[in-house]
Amino acid sequence: MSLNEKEFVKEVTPRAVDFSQWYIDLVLKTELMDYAPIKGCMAIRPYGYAIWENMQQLLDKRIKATGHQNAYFPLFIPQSLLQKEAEHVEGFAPEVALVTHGGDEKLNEPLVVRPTSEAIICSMYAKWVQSWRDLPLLINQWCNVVRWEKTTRPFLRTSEFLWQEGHTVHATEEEAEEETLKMLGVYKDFVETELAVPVISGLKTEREKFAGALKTYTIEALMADGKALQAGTSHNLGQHFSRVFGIQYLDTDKQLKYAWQTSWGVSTRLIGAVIMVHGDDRGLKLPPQIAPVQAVIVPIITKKKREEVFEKCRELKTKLAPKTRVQLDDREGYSAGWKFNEWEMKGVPLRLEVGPRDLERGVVTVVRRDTGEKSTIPAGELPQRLPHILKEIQDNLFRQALAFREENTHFVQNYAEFQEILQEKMGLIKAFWCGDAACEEKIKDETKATIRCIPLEPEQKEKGACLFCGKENNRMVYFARAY
RNA sequence: CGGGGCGUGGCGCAGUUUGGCAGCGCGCUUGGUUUGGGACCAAGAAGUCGCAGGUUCAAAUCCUGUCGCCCCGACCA
Repeated sequence: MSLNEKEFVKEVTPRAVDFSQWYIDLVLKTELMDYAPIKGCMAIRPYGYAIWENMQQLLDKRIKATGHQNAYFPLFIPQSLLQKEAEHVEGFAPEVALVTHGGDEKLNEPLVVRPTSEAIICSMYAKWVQSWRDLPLLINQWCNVVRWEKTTRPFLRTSEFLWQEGHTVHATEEEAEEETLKMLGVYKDFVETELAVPVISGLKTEREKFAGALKTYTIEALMADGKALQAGTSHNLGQHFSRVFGIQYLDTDKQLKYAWQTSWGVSTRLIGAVIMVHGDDRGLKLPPQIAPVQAVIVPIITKKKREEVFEKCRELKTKLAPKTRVQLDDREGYSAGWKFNEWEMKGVPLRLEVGPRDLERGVVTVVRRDTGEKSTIPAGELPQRLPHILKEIQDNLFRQALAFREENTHFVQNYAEFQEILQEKMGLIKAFWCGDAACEEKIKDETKATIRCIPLEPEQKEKGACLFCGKENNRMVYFARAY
């Protein structure tokens, strides 16, 4: 970065100096969020919430297209319900918020604020599922959940967060497994297509899986600082919950059977992923698909051409609005240069400059946030060309992120090399693992790296020696330090 | 849960050592000149110095207590 570039962003710590501070500066300065007066809680400001709304819309479409319906379940869960599934209790007990009073009166039984809704939803499903004809039951809810976290970071881990959680019930184990993988596929497609974030799909180890699940599948993304982020999970719950909540159906063979279940979710954490994958020292870079503002029009006003320029800008906005989320920055009292920096920091994919010189030539100056490339386009062609340029930006962001991930993915065959990479550049590390939880645990203790997933489609088919104990096996996994 | 840091106009800070008119920069308001990469001039508004108690003629400053938030680590979407 040149000194000249440095001047543009005075308020944000450079990424290379302190990635963590860069991230915090950015989310505050771009008004994605602000700290609220409750530990670990944040207000999501309009600009941040608009990103979430765009994500919601795009994912909701996919969830509905795969046959699911939205519903809503209570925020409160009777403590005894949460405690029914043993593993589940153990997993969430340390981080539940408890309501003990209603008004002045002490409650007979404390209520937990949902950390996830398996318990409350299963208690309802037990009433709704009677017959094989009731299956599959495919429901999703968009809601907030609360987990009393000790360490919090905006979007990545907050005490309260927004998400969707799908909860489905099936007649057979095969069907539940199929659903689990189908939704993982939906997440992968959504995150890669709309957020331009490449992910690796895989299975979590026993140690890393969801409390109460039979199996947990995950999509894992690599952040620009070399740490991995779990971007979404899909769980095959088996019959763990149906047995304790009594979700049974009468099958065609007249037998009463316990149902098979799945649950899956992604959260506002994805906003954090977008920031950490695409952002740079000048600020956010938002993928056009989810950018609240896809193109901002900045008028270059001069005393003589004032009205003419404004008029042209308004006209341009009207023409672009049907196909593009476009905003006209007609604030006076801010110089054009100030606006350039402001909108770049906010990650708007395209800036359209309209000034006296552009008017004379009948063009608009177009500047891409992803490449910084500046070009002029005849004003009349812009409505047709803009969607294509946005598509190019979207694709380019994905390509860049994928290239970065590939550059930062290393295959290692011995532990020394593994440690060296973690020390020097982090990133994803592919290695063989014998499957023993003890090896996994020791690697974690010694290096802070965890097994992110056992990939669904391993590229290495042959056998290798376990990174830690050297035992021959054919299980290639991804390791990384993670958020 | 451990370690560190911070609470003073909206934001960032100075002032606390050695008690004595609550200040600076940015932002904000109004008016004017400007506007092709963070413009300038002028006039303004805005603070119970986190909270409680104590010492003192006098407390942002000293003493005691307390609350909150942030960052970094161990555990988790």
